[in-house]
Order: sequence, then structure tokens, then C-alpha cells
Amino acid sequence: MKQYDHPLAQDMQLSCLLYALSDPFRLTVVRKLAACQPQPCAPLQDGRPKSSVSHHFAVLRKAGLIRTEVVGVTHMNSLREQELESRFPGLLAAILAAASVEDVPV
Amino acid sequence: MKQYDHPLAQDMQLSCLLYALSDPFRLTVVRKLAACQPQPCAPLQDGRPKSSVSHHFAVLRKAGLIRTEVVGVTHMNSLREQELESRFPGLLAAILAAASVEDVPV
DNA sequence: CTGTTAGTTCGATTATAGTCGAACTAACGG
DNA sequence: CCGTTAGTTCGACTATAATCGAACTAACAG
Repeated sequence: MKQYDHPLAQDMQLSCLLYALSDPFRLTVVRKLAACQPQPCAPLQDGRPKSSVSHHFAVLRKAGLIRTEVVGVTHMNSLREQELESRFPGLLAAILAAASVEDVPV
Repeated sequence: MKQYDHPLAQDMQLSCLLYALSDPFRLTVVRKLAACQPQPCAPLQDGRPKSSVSHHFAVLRKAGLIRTEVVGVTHMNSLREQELESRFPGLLAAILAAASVEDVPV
């Protein structure tokens, strides 16, 4: 059973987090996960080809934003909220709040 | 006297802000401005050619992070803290706090 | 074993960004 | 007017990232 690399909280880099979240599609994924987790990739695809979605999930994983666990056939994704909070207190909450301030609904 | 375009607070986009701040050089500029403003570009150059620095300042300006005012020969830059706060409350503070948590000093 | 599902990996293409030197410009001092 | 300073703009090059189809893989159902 294949598993994924997830950086340690202490190795998360602010620039990588901000970069990962600066893409509207990836930010939307994070918002949806914040609202409902864990979730597999499929319902978050939003009409894109699987290879593109997989790429975006990999960026989120490498930044440390999400954790992906293989559960049977699906790969369940969840936000690493506590670890993010321990590394950068208040950051994720502030960004999610900013995202909900923007006109676009989740 | 040449002036610059600065987006209105209501037109600032989260993805542009995060993108602008995801570059370590630009984040450093913002941190230095937060510590001491207004400042001209020159002391923030950090050994780069002027054209590169000018490019990074333009990115920060277009995102809405900084305001540049022409004052005589120099261009004075300041953080648009209040406008950012009105658009995305707590966001800039959280990112600056996260930056100071990272090992690198200003 | 076969088929299916969910997602990854590969490879090619395209688009976007960063970098830098060189030429330019606006404001000032003398 | 001339030189200097501070920063922009231009254009070329390079590097990084997004996109997508196609082939692949792991886990499960039957």
C-alpha cells in the first residue's frame, strides 16, 4: 500500500504555504476540506482532468497543508489543522477567514 | 510627476496577495516595511539589480500590499495596513507573525 | 483472474514569472 | 544646462509551473 510523504510541522515553510494557497483551485480545495473532512479527491475535481487534480493535491501535500491517507481504493484528504496551528498559529484561520470575505462562496 | 496605480481595497484579491507574499524576497520587503516605513526602494535592494527590485515592487503594488509615493527623487513605499485590514481583517498580521515564527530573522 | 475505481506518473506543450543589462525618465543640486 | 540619483521600462533569456492525454498501479468486488 503506497503512502505519501508529508513534511514535519517544523519543516513547513511559509513561502510554500502561501504559494500553494495562491492558486484559486487549491484554495477552494482547502476551503472545502475545512468545511468537510476527510474527503477523497474525486468530489473536489470540479471538472478537471485527473492528472491536473493530482498535481494540485501534490502541491498542497508538499506544502504541508493536507494529509492524504490511502483507505482502500480512495485516498482520503484532510487538513493538517493542528500541525499548521502549532507551526504558524492563527495563519490558516486568517486565510480561511479572508477567503470567506471574498465574494466567492465555497 | 509620474504616479502609480494602486488597486482599491475592495478590489484586492486574496490569491494575488498570497502569491505576492509567497516570494521570499517580497515577503522580506514587506516585513522590513512593517518594521520601518515609509522607505525608499534602495535600502531594500539586498544586492539585486535595480530592474529586478523594481519588478518585485510592482508585484507588491499590484497586489495592493504597498503604496508608492513619489517624493522628490525617491519613491517612498509604505504598507497599506489599514486598507488591507479593512479588506481582509487579521490577514496581514497573521502572515507577519508567521514570518517571524520562521527561523529567519528580519 | 477480470473488471472497475481512484488516483498517480510520465512526457510533451504551453503559459507565466524571475533575472539581468541597457536605455530611459523625472526631480533635484550646482 | 549638466550631472547625479532613484527608479522604471524594454527586451531577451531562462526557469518554473499549469495543463492534459495516455499509460500505469493498488485495492477491491465478483
